[in-house]
Amino acid sequence: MPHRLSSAPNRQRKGNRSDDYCDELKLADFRVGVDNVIFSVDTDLKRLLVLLVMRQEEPFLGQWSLPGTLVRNGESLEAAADRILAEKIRVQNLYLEQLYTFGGPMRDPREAEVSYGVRYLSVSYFALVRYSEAELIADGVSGIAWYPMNQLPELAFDHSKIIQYGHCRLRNKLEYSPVAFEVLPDLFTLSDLYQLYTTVLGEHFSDYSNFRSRLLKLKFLQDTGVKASRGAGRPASLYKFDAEAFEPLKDKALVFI
Amino acid sequence: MPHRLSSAPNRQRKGNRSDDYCDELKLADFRVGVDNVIFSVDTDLKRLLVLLVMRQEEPFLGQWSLPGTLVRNGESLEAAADRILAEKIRVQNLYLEQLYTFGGPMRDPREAEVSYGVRYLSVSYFALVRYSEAELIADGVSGIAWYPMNQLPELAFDHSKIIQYGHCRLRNKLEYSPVAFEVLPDLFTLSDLYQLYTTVLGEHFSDYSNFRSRLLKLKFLQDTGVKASRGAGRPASLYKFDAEAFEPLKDKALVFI
DNA sequence: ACAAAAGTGTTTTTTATACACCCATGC
DNA sequence: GCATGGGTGTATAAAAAACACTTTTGT
Repeated sequence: MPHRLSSAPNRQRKGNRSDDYCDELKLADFRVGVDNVIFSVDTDLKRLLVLLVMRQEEPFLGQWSLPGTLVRNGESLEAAADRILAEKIRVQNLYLEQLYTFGGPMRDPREAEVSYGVRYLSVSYFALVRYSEAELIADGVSGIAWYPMNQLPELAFDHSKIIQYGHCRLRNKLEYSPVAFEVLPDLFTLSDLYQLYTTVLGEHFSDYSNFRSRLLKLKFLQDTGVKASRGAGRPASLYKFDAEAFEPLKDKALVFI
Repeated sequence: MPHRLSSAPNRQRKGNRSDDYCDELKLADFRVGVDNVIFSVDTDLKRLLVLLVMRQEEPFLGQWSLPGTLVRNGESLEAAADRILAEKIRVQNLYLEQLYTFGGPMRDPREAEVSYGVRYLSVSYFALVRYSEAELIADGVSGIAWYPMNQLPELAFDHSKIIQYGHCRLRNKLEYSPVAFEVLPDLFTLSDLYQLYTTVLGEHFSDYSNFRSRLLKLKFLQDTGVKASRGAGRPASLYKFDAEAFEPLKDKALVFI
């Protein structure tokens, strides 16, 4: 989210009270929240999914939102992201990285209640988990569900914006980094990999044959020789990702598309 | 800064006091700081520079650090980034974007003074300014200086890490986005552009002739016909960046290198 | 036998890379 | 006139894109 400006910084004035200037110079007190954009890919139905939870409290009670939490004493941002994730979902593999920090004043309606009260800041994290093994944790009352990216409901706060930003990051990650293997089984077929890519990037990025030969030429996918038969059709070879062989390529751009 | 994990989240315990558990569940109080990694490119000396300021107070008094500030009441993160930038430097053009949020507990020694006091969180911003027109604002006492990226002094806090991260982002930005034009004069020669690229990316990314023909083929650089004579040698054509013509390319990867 | 899925190969087009060379100016 | 920086072109190699075809399975 770049930004251009050519003049002076723009102060946001909030009213006409006489102590305004003083208040502006005061440091803001912050609560820091962590919001997770958790993606998974349902390759069978060819859908990219985001995990949403129903809010159990005000503000936005009863609306869908990203799973989030406020950061506790002694807890790192990433630990908070891990915690909220572990509360909602059980997974063996995941990829997690920081996304963006949203912190304009008044992005959280709780700030309005007391005019110079605490500010709420959201550090968003982006996660990718394996759909097949992900178990949602239903704690009785709470609504929790995978929503397809193209059928998102109305969301609390600025969470729609956060998801769009996360979606963007996911697509980029797939193009130049081996995230896919974090979320695929240890042994996978090249079609598994291809389907994951087409589901996220769309069908138009490359045809299977070219995708296949490009990746194999890079030499970091090892053919285990083991065959996997899935219903009709010729059985596919199971491959594994060779992290060591990938090392030298990790700074190169555009390895995947 | 990606992160992998396959087990449960890791809580950081801080001691053996009996109310530990309670404290952990308490929400942390945050001060939010903004730190700017401000780059500029000295094409004459072929150096990439970062703006550093000498700290005037504890902690790290007398050490070099990134220009930073704590966020005030009613001020957005970006406004804080703008403010601190405007306090240190006068520029007509700049590119500014958010970099990363560093927020582990104990990254700021001020947190240690009172064991369960406020936490300090740093939202870093990344800026690129035009070197030739940038005027540093010396407010008497304060030390402020451009440091070449390859001769950085020891820095306060985790600021070295933040700069490395910023450097990484700058190189990527140059490769796939038109940041360079934010920081070049409206009219520039192709050598100006090329020198900016070689200074940041190194000499090895492409030779001038190929760089030139690749960019011109993309049709978003308009030859104004005006010639610029700079000492000896054939006068160069002045070009301008055509933002409209660039539009369709803005999502494409690797337009520049 | 044949449909379905996997895997191979070939052709064409585009892009990258490494150069060699010509052009316009100041001194 | 020649050094200096600007600009053009060409030959070769590599990569991307399109698509035809073969192989191996289940039914």
